Amino acid sequence: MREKQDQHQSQLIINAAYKHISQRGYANVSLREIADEAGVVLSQLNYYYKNKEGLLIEVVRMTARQYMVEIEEILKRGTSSQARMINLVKYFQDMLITNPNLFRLLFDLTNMSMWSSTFRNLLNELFDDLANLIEEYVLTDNANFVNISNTSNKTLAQVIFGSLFGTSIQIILNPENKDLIQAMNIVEAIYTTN
Amino acid sequence: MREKQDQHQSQLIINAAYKHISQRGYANVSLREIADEAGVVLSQLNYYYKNKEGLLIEVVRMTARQYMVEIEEILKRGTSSQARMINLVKYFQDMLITNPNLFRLLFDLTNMSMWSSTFRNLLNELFDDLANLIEEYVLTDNANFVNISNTSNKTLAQVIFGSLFGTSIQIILNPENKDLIQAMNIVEAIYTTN
DNA sequence: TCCCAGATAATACGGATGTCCGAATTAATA
DNA sequence: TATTAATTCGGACATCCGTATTATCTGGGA
Repeated sequence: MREKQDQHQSQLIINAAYKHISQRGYANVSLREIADEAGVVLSQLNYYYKNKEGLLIEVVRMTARQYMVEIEEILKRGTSSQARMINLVKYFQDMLITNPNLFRLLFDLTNMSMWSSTFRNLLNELFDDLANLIEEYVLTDNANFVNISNTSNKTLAQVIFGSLFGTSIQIILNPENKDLIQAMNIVEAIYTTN
Repeated sequence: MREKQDQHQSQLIINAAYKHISQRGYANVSLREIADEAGVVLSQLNYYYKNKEGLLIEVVRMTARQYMVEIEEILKRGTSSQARMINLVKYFQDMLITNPNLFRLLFDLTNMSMWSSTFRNLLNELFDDLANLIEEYVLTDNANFVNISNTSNKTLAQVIFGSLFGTSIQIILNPENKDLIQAMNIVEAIYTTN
């Protein structure tokens, strides 16, 4: 009886929402557009997710879950902390090219977090998880990393992530700048002693 | 005859716009609120700046002009490239505490640049100017900085700026994390050989 | 003094948007 | 099969917002 591959409307909505939001930004997408894309009636969005806000939250949650395990798998493949750091940077570089929309969504959420405490809490969870991964898999061997004025590993992980994050934004904003993608390697080399 | 300190309405509007936009975000501020804050009638905003977009552009232009000279002065005070790098990081750290709204405006503009080419062009000018400053004042002595796989100075400057940028976002989103502000020093130490 | 351009003011328009509600339909349960 | 709950649907509501239009005022030059 179901129309599209037996997928539930709730899932169709999420997929459509991700597609449009990550492509054109949360503020620039209307619920009607998402509903149309999903092949669903407008009121169903409220039925399943109550709010536009609630819809985005669910989109982010699902997306985060998916990529967090992917990142962890990538990290696990490295045999040394240094190798894992290299893997991480490579993953960023790949994703920047093959899946820029994922970054757009992340940046969009980050921006909204400045004005909304709801989104800020959501993002902080996400950032924490990411920093924890870096701390756990990359900063295991302290001797291999810069250590300045007794900065904790968690804080160091945040700076590493921040460096990748800030560079990524510039790349998204200027995709033709291939040099910059290459230059992300610097971040990797910087935080490891060789 | 003028009401407030003989200031022109056009300037009152800019000031009010900066205040509200940097505090609550461009998308969350209506022209009516800006007009009220400025003590001016709504239609005056269109009279002077035509668009909401045009208003933001002017706000950004004025703000950028102001702080760009400030940054250049800060940089000039350093006697070595390393000292200038330290000054730059210190400036970021100070501003993050005393003037977070400035960063909010910058991040907001950055986000909108993902969806609007008008804003993207504006921001690219700004980023270029910043990176040029770093290149000119900080990366003068190549021997003092990491040099990996023949990365150009301009690109290196972009990565440095990106690192500061990405770390700043986390601080804005989490101001009580004093450790992270401190840890920005890492960026400075990282890019200089000591 | 008259006139006109620039500045200020008041209001209206058109459209888009998120949200809500009641009815119709389908599925589940007993 | 009868009853109830869950889902789907269609439409409307209320509000807000950016923009445009028109009128009023002000001041300075001919």
